[in-house]
Amino acid sequence: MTSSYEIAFLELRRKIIEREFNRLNDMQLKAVLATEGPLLLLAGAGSGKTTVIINRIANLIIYGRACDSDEIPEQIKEDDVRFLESYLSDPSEKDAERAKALVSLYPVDPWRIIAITFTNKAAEEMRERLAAMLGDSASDIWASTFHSACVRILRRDITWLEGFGPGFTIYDTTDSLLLLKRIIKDMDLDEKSWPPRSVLTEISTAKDAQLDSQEYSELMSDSRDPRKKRIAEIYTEYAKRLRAANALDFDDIILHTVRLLKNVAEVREYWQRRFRYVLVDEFQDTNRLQYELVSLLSAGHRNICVVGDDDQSIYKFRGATIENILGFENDYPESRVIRLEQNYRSTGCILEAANAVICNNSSRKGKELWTKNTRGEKIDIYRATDETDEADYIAKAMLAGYRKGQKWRDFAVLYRMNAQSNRIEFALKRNGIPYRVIGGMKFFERAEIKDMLAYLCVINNTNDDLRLLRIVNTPPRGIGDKTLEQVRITAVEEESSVFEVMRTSSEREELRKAAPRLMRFVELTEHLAAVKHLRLDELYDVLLDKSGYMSMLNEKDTIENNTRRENILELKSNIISFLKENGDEAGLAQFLDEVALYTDIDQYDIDADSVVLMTIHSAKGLEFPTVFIAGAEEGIFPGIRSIGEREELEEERRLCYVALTRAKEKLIITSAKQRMLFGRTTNNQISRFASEIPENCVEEKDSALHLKPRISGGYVKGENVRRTWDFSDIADVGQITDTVHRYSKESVSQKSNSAVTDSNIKLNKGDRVEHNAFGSGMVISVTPTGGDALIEIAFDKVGTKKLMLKFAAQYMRKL
DNA sequence: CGCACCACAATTTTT
DNA sequence: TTGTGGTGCG
Repeated sequence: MTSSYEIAFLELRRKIIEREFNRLNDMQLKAVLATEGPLLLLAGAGSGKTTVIINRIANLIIYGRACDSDEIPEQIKEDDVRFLESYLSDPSEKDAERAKALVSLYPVDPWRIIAITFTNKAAEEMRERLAAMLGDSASDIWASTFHSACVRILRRDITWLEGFGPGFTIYDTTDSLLLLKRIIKDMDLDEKSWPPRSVLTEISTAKDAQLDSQEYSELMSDSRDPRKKRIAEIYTEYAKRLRAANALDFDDIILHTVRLLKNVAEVREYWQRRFRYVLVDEFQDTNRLQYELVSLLSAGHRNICVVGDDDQSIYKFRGATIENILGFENDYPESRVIRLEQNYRSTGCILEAANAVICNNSSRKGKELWTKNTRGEKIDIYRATDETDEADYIAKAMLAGYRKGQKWRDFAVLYRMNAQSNRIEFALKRNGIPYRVIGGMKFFERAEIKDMLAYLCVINNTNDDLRLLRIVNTPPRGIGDKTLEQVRITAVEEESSVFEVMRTSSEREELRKAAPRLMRFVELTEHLAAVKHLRLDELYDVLLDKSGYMSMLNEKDTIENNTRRENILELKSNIISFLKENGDEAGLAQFLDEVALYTDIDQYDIDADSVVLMTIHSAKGLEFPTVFIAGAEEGIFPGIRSIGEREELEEERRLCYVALTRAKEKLIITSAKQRMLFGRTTNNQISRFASEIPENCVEEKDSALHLKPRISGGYVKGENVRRTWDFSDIADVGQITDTVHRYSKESVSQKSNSAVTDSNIKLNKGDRVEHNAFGSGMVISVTPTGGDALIEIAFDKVGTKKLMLKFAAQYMRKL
């Protein structure tokens, strides 16, 4: 029988802990305190789910399961209850420690918590916020991506898998494709009928179903589809070569971990005992394999918390399955479900639109966002005549906003396909609006970076045929294709590595001629491998020198070689910051791990003041005051492939939901009546998604509004400003309205006129210029184009840009 | 071996 | 329309 002071204790305990999290709303608090057992957290867009995850972890570490249990520590006496009572009514600094000690119940060691996300960026954000909240102890929490968590597990346990050692290398998608290409060629198959890309997808699907090459082959052996049989052969060879190179592709990282956990009791018990609490973010993006991993990791204590939003599942095409969310409650019948539906991000109008659109989907958990924010402005829907008009409208609207005090970084343009960005870029360029396109060439995809990393991989693991073949003749060492072909064939025949064949080339008749050159490369590699324990940046210097790569770049003084040199030095600064973070003794292998899994080094930099252009997919998780959704047309968004397919169409609609909910204050949806795409002109209807937005949320704009003569009036007239730009809920309202009011008609037209007339700068190839947005750079080409000129400038910081002289001139001066 | 030219295809993308 | 990748020539 529980005595009255015990009941009082439980109540006090809860109240004291709840007070710690008083900044959360009721649902958020509930989610933070529900620590035990499986928990499904359905967190709508902008509902503060990361905050919940962070606070939940903090609660675990500080108070353990105190709020989710009736257990009372034996040593609690009536005295203590009285103490807590007075502490609750009058908390004092000096009592805090004693109170904490009395209230907490089995606080969790940080290293017993694993929080898994999808992207490095999200993982990093989580680590930062945990560190800010918890200090040093936060560093022991495993806050990482699926892949890096698995790599950590595999580094310890992969030796249980035959053929693999802890020094394994990771193949990225390009590596995998290259390897498949070779295999397809070696099997005398035609690349056209066996596109490496789709073969890889097929293999990936097999791995998602946890089928290794043998199981897949068995399954396909009585398939009527001869194609599948052949793919099984390719898969088998692919797996064989990966194993020979001690390499894992991205899917293997997860698959092998799952297999170890399933098949090796020692491994399973170790990790299941270790992780008392498992949290998974973006659960709607997990595939079956990842779900299996998470289930296995959490099976020891069954404390699994998954956070996701079924309405934001947009990665079906890469294996994510919404069933994971929809089926969670079946797999964990004892699970609790908490919905976070209060949105802190967007205006009421935007949310109403988003809710209205998404409720046209049938397979969903059901959830409706609401907010205490003001209703805000209506959503502008603009129907352009063509894509140029659309792009102009966007640029003009940005200029109008900028003049009213918005920063460039407040704007984002979202579109369905990357191909749409060109026209918009062009319009922004013409109007001198600084912008960045997310999703272009990645730093680590540049040839010179891949080369340097390939060298490092080979130094690390000479069996890495793929990377070795990449750099064996870069810079040129007189080792031609036919020689390499011969070496490769020999290596495959002898089931040995390319390096091994090269090392013994002088004893081989068929390689006699090339042997001296091959041996020189072998010596280079061995020399480098011998010094691989140097501090990493020193090793890198030696590599640049001895490989001859630097001298190759120094031979010709071209812009291109210059950028390459800069990139190579940029990689060095990456190495140095890696050493800073992980200590000077951090090794090559560790660095390569990090690099292999960390692809977005040119990350999205929030500090730069420029407009951002990206696909809706890459906008997930981000937010902007003003969002443009371009190309809202049937055939584009929803895409032509999804029309008529119910499931596909629902995924597109979720994508639309994601796009809408990125906006905090203002949404502008544009479409074009006529659009040139892939060289064809099409006439597209306005997107059904736009029509699904309730009329009372919408203001339809027509082209007259943005035509030059009316632009100043249309956007800047006082009344219009106040009605369409309600910033009353925004923190720095003073600043914004201030600028808005000072803005006059004159300055608008003045500015737009000057763009045309003030282009009296004469630029020649080789001139150095200073641009307001891009910094300093050199003109590398000037192409006259009827009354204007297209200039190409290699900027020191931001790379090469093409600009129209007349429009760019006002933002630029000659040095 | 490097460069120039032509054919071809083209949602979305993280690790 | 644009970018890429493969082939063929100098």
